[in-house]
Amino acid sequence: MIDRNDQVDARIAKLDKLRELGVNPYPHHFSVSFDSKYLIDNKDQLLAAETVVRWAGRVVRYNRKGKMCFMHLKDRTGKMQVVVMSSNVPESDYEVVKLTDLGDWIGVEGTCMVTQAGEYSVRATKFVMLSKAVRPLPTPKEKIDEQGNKVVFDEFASVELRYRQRYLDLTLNDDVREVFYKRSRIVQAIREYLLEQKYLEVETPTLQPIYGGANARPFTTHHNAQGMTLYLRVANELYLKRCIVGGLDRVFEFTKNFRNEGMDRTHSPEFSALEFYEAFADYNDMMRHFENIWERACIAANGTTEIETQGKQVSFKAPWPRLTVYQAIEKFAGLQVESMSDDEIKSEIAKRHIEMKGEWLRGRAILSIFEHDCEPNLTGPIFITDFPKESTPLCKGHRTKPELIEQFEPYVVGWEVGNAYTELNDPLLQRELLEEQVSRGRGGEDETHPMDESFLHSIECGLPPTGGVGIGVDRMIMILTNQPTIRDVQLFPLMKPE
RNA sequence: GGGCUAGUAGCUCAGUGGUAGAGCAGUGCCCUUUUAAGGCAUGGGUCGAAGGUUCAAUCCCUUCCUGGCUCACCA
Repeated sequence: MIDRNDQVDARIAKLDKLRELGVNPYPHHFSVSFDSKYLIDNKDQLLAAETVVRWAGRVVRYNRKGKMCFMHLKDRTGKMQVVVMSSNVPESDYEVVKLTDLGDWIGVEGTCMVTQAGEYSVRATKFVMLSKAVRPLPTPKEKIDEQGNKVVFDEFASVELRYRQRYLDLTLNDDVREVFYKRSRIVQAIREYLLEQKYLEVETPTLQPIYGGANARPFTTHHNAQGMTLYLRVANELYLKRCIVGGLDRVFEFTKNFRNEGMDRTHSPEFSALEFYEAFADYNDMMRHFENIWERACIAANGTTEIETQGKQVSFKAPWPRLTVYQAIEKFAGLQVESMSDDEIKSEIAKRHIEMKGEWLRGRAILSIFEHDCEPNLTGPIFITDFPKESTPLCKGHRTKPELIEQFEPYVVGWEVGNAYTELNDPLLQRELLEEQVSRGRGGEDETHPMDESFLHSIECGLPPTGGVGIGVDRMIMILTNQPTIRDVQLFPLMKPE
């Protein structure tokens, strides 16, 4: 049953009146010749030629003055005023004008004009109800003050309502809709770059019998027909590597990943990721792709590589600086960990009150010092390279330092925004490392992984030398659009039912 | 999970131990150049839910629900 109130009743009454007048309040189609951006960009020409235009949008301002009515319609590209004079439209159309409310979708036909107050408008000769809204929209209003600043009155601002009723947020808050336009352009820029680089776009399973590729707790679900437990993807890494084994030597995929963990400003249970893998490449090649992608994405969204975001001034001009983990620790913590004894490192850990879970491993201790002393200082953009081998079992050993691996993590505004390796392709070592991880539970962490025999089988069949990259797309969008929370870059963030 | 904080009209908010107010929106009338929609009039609320204290609760207390900020957890 529709949730009624006096305003809904009033609109439903208008709906009935429209039908009594023989007007279909929900017609099937309306031909639009121009959008508002075109109308505005071609103002002089349209005025001079008195071109007949057909245009449609949603009523966001309505001011009827007796036998004349001013309204603003908003379409995807902007908004513009429509002027309807009862003397210029059929009498029946003006009856429709009188039954129009904020939020209705309207189509008009007419020519362009400038009002006495100087506002460029469409003067309607036909006025068509395209969809009658029976629920009132919030009614923010705005004006430009003497300083030229936009002042908004009664803004639609409730965070909860904005997320739950994103359709209203998008309708009423232009800055919100701009975020999603930019999001689309960013994704497009990434895709274009990878396609230019001869990458193949592929799709891999979301429902997986065994999850893997990241240390994360999965969502579990059930396939009734097969009586089978399935997991929602936490990462697509293992499938993309299978693609490389199969000779699809440059692949990428945008995916939704699902991780059954806490939510906060930068974590959502459902988030977008991009991974790409390139045969015969190493992590140095992948760093170049990474910085190129960010540079292009930033330009696509902002028209420049220099932006202010998360309270910091950041340049995404490639190339980005590189710093090894050892160098970073020396720079920010003043420690030469490489030449320190285990006991010395233990004492530094204790000094910092860092708690180490599970079995003591030198590499994990060094990682902890890095996270504690360095991460917050990495305004970036910067690549941190050459991690201790305990960091991950999927990365290839460093070509000169046996205790390290060829991993890099890019940092921007102190956030880790990706992860990349020269991929481990020695199948026997891969098996050993995965078995070690499974048996050890990674030093007491919860997220032990089941052994993925099928993945190991594929590596055994021959993975060429490969570079791989994972990018957290939502965090990337947050940074490139300067949004404070991950929910501000997801159209419909998860909310508990009301 | 911890701390802090919020929920009052369609929206944004004010408010009080004696069952509630404003602006916009709505309704009615007037208005052919408005622009925060100009004039006059006017309807609208189980004050998030349930319990408790009290003569009396929207207000005080408890619990719950739904949010926000923050810490912790989490690549």
